[in-house]
Amino acid sequence: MKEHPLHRNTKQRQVILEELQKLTSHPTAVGLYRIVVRRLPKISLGTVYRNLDLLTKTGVIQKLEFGSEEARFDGNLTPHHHIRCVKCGRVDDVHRPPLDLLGGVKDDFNGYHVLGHRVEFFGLCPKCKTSL
Amino acid sequence: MKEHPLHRNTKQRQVILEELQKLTSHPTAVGLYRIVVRRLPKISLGTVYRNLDLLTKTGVIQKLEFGSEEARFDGNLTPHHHIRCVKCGRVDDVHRPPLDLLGGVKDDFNGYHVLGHRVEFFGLCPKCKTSL
DNA sequence: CTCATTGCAAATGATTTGCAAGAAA
DNA sequence: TTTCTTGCAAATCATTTGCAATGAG
Repeated sequence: MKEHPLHRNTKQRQVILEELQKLTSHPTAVGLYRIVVRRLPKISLGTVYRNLDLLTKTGVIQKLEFGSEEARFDGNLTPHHHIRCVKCGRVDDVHRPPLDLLGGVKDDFNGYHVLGHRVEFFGLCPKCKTSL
Repeated sequence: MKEHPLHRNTKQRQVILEELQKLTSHPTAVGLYRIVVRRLPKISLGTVYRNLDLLTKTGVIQKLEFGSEEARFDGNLTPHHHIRCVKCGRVDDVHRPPLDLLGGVKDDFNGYHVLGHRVEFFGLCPKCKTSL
């Protein structure tokens, strides 16, 4: 757990982070809420959203966004790519070394100051590819 | 313009496609609506959304989605990457040969049947990188 | 004629926010 | 205490949808 002087260490925050880090699936805010509410029956969905947002901004977790789908969260900060099932929305880690596409061209690219890039794969997950 | 037996060639559809293909900026639905409404004062935003959706599904244009930002549309179907300004949201084409990251591994990747991948760059556009 | 399409307005749905009560430090 | 957080509910906001009227083929 991180200790930021301005952020208080609440039970809700602890449990949210703890449960997220326990998972390898990449839950949506609602999905994580459903898990956390088992330990903290009074917690609200708004609190989950607020904490996921704060944890993302402080760099403790990462937010995964795929087009217009619901955002998903990942407690693993190690650089890695993701693959998303176009049928059920499931997201998995890709077990391959992440690619560095910026070979050399770090600073000026199309007149832009390049800050980074993202690679995402999509396809049919093990379950969905059979049940067609 | 495509002619699908089930799709009618309306003035609205024509103008929407025509104006989109004229642009190299990648407008949002509202942005394109503002342009189209100059030629068709009675058109509704809903019609723009419906046509952009239909044109995307029939493969005439492509929809670009960046995280939770508004979707943007591109009349250019040639495979290419995009770079997005994290400050103003502007999106530009990347003038470099698109990458094929799936070298060999086409069919089974993490147990998934891989359908494709997306690469997106982000940074500060020419205007925003100076005005900091 | 038929039925895809439109304009309009209301509905969605994920995410955000205002506010008063509650709890870290 | 101080002020960050929470729970709750209402508000956002891009996008979607229902419906009766319109128009393409």
